[in-house]
Amino acid sequence: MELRDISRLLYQIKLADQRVATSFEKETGFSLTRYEMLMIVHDKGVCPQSEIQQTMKIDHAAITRHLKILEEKGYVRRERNTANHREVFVHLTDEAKHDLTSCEQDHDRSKHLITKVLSESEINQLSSLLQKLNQL
Amino acid sequence: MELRDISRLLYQIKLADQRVATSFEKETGFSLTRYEMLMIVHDKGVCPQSEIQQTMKIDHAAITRHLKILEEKGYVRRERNTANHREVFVHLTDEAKHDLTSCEQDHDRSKHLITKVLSESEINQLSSLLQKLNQL
DNA sequence: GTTTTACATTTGACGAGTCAACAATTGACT
DNA sequence: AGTCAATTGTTGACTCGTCAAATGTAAAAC
Repeated sequence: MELRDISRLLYQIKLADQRVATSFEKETGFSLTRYEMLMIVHDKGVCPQSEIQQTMKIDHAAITRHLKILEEKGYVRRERNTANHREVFVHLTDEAKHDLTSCEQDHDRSKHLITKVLSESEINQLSSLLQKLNQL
Repeated sequence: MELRDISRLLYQIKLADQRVATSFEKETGFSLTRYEMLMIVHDKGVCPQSEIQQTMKIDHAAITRHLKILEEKGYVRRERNTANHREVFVHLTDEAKHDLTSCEQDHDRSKHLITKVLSESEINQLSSLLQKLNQL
């Protein structure tokens, strides 16, 4: 395995990431990262930013900035934890819940692009390979 | 296939990209994109920027800026094509060739991180899956 | 032989991530 | 108490990508 081959492979990952993220955004109207963020908050109900950060494995600073934007759009509300003023609790607004479910429904009708190039089993393969990569 | 699952998968790709790109840079001292760029110029010998752009599938502007940096580092030289003054021809300097080969040799001794988490056949699987994704 | 039109590159403004420095708060140790 | 360290979040400076507008050149149309 030459360095050249590795570089080609990793560059393919980069390209795939870019394509896939922009096509997700076009289809759903949500940026991939912010959609993921909203869904995490949705699943956890109410949680401090640090928990989102650990789950998403993204920089603190990025979290702060995305949440600021989501707050401006009226998708989340943030309040200091009264029991620990260092923490900021985040939770979804009703508007967010509404928009997210309607987005899901829209999506059910028009299958996502990815299913046009990958079969179910290929998707599972890809997922498990990525999981291994993310152990690095 | 729910939208939620798709978002998780695509986010995994994003994370993998980030990890892998930074670890490549740490190991080799070259940014992944610029390494790829140098290797492409190496393979083609001398070529206009537009050719690099098509091969790498990256924005024109990014090409210009990377090449400016590589030029400052003394890794490439750029000259207008005298037969077509719109084009800029790019070619590697000897310094670049030297540094690249010594980088390859360093790498041969210490196997790349990726080979620690993926087998040869898994790498091939991954590559072909990504190829399909990049057809989007 | 001008005048469009197309092409190659550059530049500026922006989005999304990183890291590092900072502030505020909490908790622990004497 | 009172200091010192760790935690949480914010901000600023930077990188790397995008898009869109601007520049300069070549080719095509009339």
